[in-house]
Amino acid sequence: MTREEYADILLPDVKHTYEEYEKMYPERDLKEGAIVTRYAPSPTGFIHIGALYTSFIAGKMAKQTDGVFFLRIEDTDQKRSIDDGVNKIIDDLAKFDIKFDEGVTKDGEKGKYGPYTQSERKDIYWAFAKKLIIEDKAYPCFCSEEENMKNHKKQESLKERTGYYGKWARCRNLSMEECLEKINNGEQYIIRLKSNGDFNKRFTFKDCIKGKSELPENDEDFVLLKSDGIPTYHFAHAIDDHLMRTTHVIRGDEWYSSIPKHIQLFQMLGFKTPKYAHISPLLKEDNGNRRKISKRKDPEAAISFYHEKGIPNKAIMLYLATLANSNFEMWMEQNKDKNLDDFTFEFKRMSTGGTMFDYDKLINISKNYISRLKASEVYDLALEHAKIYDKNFATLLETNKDYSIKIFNIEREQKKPRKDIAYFSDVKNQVWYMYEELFMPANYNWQNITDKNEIELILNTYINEYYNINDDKQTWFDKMKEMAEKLGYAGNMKEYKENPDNYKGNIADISMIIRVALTSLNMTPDLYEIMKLLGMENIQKRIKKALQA
RNA sequence: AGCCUGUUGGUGAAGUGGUUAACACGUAUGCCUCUCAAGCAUAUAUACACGGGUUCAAGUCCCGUACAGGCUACCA
Repeated sequence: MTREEYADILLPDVKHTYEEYEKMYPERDLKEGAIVTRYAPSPTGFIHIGALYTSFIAGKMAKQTDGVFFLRIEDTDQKRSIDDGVNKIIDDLAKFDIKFDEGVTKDGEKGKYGPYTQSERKDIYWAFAKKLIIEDKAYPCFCSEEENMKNHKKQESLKERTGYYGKWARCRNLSMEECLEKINNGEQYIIRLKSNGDFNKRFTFKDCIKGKSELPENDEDFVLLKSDGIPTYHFAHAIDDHLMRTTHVIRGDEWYSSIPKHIQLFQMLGFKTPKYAHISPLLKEDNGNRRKISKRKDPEAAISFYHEKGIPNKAIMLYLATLANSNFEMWMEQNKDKNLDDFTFEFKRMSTGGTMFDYDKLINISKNYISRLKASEVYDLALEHAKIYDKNFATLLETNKDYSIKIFNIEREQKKPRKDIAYFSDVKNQVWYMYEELFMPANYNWQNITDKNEIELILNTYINEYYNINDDKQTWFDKMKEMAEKLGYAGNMKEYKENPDNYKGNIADISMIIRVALTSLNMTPDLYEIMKLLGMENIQKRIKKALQA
């Protein structure tokens, strides 16, 4: 029996040969330096912050080199897949402006290198598995999981490396005849690589991010095809990224230790190896230690966490960009009118160890980002957030659209804008008092002035003799000063500080009385603006209420 | 247990053999016609894990130690 016939028995009904598949997917015609890469998730429907980070970098690298970024679905583990997982991934990434040139889309596939879903590529994997079997580079293995476990324990007790390799690879040297007999007896089998590596030999590997290192050769006869005929990640990776003509494999750091396996596989298959870029994991501080952000333990691992908090997606991207290349932050500072697309990322500037995910820093970036938005944009985002998380507030925003935009415009749209909104779940806390429906008079525990008669005097004098809603800001302030002086308070803070004993108090105390009466808060944005927006009627109403208390 | 990677002020992070080790976040104080947010100014930190070596010169190169992280599946 020839090896070809033998391979046919092991892997029957393969429609095309590997040569035919090679011809089906020609080299891409792209300009020099163009990066072809992919994002290849399992359709679990859950986007981890780390996955967002990785896909962001991959997409960016492809885009900035005029390359190709495609979406491949790795659904070889059916247990984990969920129904609408693919659409969810596509939708979630689109919110972060991560779009694909090619691959799986919401309505079918796009591109000439498909199918892009691994469960539809079985024939391709088998064609290449046959090639390896024919060349005696792969073999069927009949070991059960129990046997492998026993082996594993035995290796541990002997303090040897665990795994299916060398003398521990029991099926490796079975003859064709022995194998055929087992198959005829109905024994289940998997296909393993017949490794030609030597663990004691080392080779030099250069990662685009981590740089050069010496790695031991792989000597494990790892699994290529599982008993259900579906490939493992390793095998699918080699076949897919070769045929899809991927130039750079950009993926999470957890794959780094599989590099010896992957390099070996590419070589044994006769493929040119792609370049690799392993992205270091996102870490968080946990009891003084750093560890990878875990989707089980850490709520901030889920994208939905930020959505709920109301951190704009753009701000998250900006933060991920500074994590990717820390010089991005400085560049952004110097190029305020430019955006993410104008910045060129470099692999070699990416962190080689872990990357600390600093929530405070993210908040800071978010705060700065929001401060640069126009009032109407803030309104839109605040409304979008409220619609999901605070329906009453959303209604309030919608019924008072123009008014709300004016509120958001206080000290905004200027060179040094106000920076008090860091995330949208906090917006209501910042502006509630501007709405009659939410306004509540405060408990009147003034800070410096406690005498009730004095408070009445100040409020009455101000509203009856001094305030005019049509005054411009300077006049408004001059009048406030004038009144302060008339009532025995310092109108000028410097003078007050020099001789505090000459006065009952100062202009700050006076405006505080008015501020609290109108807003029931002792910290607010510019009072002049607030009063203008509130309008005469509301001002009078609120002062009346304050006087009654 | 094995293999791999990392360790720079309170935190993140520049720095690929050569003054005084960037910058950002944080903190503190002061200034800005009212309180905040900010902005500006100043300050702040015992910062190159430890021990050897190479060199005229080491955060940077080499070796060892400690600590931390990642990976070691018929998961991806």
